[in-house]
Amino acid sequence: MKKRARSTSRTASKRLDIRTVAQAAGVSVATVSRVINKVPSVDPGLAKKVWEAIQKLGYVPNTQARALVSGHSKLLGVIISDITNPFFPELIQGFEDKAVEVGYETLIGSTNYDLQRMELCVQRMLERKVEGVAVMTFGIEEPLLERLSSQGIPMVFIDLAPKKKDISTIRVDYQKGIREAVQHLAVLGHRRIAFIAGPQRLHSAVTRLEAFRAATREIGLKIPAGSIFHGDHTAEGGERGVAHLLALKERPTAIMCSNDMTAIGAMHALAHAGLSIPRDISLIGFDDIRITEYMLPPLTTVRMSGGDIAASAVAALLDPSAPPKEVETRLIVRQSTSVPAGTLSDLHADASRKRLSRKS
Amino acid sequence: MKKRARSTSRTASKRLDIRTVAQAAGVSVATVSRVINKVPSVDPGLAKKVWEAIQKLGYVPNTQARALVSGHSKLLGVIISDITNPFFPELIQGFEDKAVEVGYETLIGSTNYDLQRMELCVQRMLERKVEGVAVMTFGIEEPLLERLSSQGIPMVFIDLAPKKKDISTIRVDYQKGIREAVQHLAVLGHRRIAFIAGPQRLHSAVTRLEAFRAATREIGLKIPAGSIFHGDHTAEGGERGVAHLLALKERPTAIMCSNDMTAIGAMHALAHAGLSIPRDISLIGFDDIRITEYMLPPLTTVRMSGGDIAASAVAALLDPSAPPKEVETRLIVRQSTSVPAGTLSDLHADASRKRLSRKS
DNA sequence: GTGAAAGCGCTAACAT
DNA sequence: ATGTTAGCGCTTTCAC
Repeated sequence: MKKRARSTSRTASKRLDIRTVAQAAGVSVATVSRVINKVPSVDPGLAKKVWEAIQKLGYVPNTQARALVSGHSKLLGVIISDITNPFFPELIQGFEDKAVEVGYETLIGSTNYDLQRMELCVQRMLERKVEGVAVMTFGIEEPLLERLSSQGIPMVFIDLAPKKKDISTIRVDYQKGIREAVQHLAVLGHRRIAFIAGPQRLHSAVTRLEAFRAATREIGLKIPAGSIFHGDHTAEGGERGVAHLLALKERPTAIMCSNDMTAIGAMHALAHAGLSIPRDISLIGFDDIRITEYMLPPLTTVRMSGGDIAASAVAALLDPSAPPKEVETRLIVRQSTSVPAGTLSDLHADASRKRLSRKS
Repeated sequence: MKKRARSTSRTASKRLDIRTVAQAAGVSVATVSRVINKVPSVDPGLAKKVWEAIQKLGYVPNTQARALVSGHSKLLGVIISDITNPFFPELIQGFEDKAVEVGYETLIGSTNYDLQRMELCVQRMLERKVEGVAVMTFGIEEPLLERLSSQGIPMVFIDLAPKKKDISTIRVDYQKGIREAVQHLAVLGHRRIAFIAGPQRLHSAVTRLEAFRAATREIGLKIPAGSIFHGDHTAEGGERGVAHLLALKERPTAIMCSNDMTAIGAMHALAHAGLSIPRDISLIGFDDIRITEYMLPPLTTVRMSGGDIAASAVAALLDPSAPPKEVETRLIVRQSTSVPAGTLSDLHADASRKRLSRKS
């Protein structure tokens, strides 16, 4: 016997839905719905009564029901590869802040670089009827991507742009920050600059490397093949990169890294090799994650704001036709860079740096 | 004109719902539903046909509709204070992994220590009809808490246990790890051990401080009032703590911190003061967030597994009656601790430590 | 074992 | 401006 005594409304008590409110306020459910959705045509007096009833009863509208009938889930998905990479939390926070601001909820899926988990993620997003997905990871496998795009769900990627409709791309101007970094090193006197890159399958990593190549070429610096090491955007990769670079006949005097985690691994390896930063070797990271400020020495790095990217992503998802804003990057100079060892001005520079850092 | 020509099913094409599948498989919607939900009583032959139809059409069940009728949203909420504290991502990842494993989705709300945002969080969770909320932040204001608990939504807290039904608590055995840390320092010869605590309103911070007091008392160590500094679980707090402690007449030879971010701030401040860790002063953190391993020197810390906590939280939410498992903590010795400066064995220990770290 | 049909709580025509 | 009512896509009795 399912038929609840909806008509015999005298016994109303247990369920707290829009009807209960309507009854308490002495109006119809339609009016309550209008009040909740702030439809302007409702009489202010009635609206007030409705709000009071809502307040008194502690009524909360059921999102599931609203979504079902309206067709809007008010849900946005983000797919990332590895939440423990400190760049992602900052991105997620930005995304979530922005999403909440425009009345959306965020569904997070982390793939952990696992294809099967990615598949599960896509399935979950589909089932929840997300209204858009930000793919902040490399290599979403085409067939999966297809599933989303065939439903006409807007998507946004970083850098990489599978050219389909409903798919937009957030362009990041890597060139600017990386150019600043290279020129910063060049001005200090560095000529042998190495680069520890990210995974080659990751588009954004490839682009960073290209930006580095372009920036060095621009100022006439030759980068021998051995000076480019392919890491994987983890600290371990940075350690391996340093091991490789230190074994070179011509050791670099400065190392740039494709992301901060790599640079942190590199710092670690350099310290273990008995090398001091920046006296013996200069180091620059990329991302400007929070922690870099607290490394010893504080890391000079290229800032790419996770918040900016997130805001662009949300905007792109909500209005896929709008031209996406380009995200800027810029150099943040801290204390992991200085003149190369053996430079004339070395003694002086080093001494003044020390004075500086002992201050505070 | 809303009335879609559902009866004139010849024109079926656009909408892809359970009816489409039923029709394609030549069964009723009820059967499709049963197949999807793996009700055992369905004929295997029919089930196969249904799965094929699902596959062929690319059908994805609508979670909203299922939730609406079944009353189960399959949604779990987590409320945290600050996602940029590296401890939380690890916790969230654990939570999410566990939740997905049991077929749930995770809704994340970060309050950023802001009451208004907390309010919004609670409202969102209520609207989405979450089936449980893990509150991983201090001081959820009572009235808000009330809103959740009055709906009979299970909640789980860390440490702090507002004694109500439907509310469970994850007990963390802070004592064990902190005791190990204190004894580790004592064995090395430290007698003046300071503590940089967390915010006093945060129950877990208070408990950590108490554990420290108990552990020192146990071995007969007197901790003067000035040796306890109240920070705020941020790096900035750690810096302030060090500034305070270094100004003491009797400087501590070792500092323990209420969390790793505090310890990282402390390292920073100590370096700026020209003090070397662990030669001049030993340092111990708490949490064992990923990055500690890569600090210079790698930080000795007390591990509290975010994954364990998350798993316990999910379990507690799904079965609030089950007795929650206690989460263990334990000391991870790295290289930020050694004998106090001036100790007889100092020279030797220091030298051997250096040899060690130059290895690799 | 399978199908028919009644709603889950809400929004949006449509009618008034 | 407000009320009436038909579904949104699904699960779940109930009858067969």
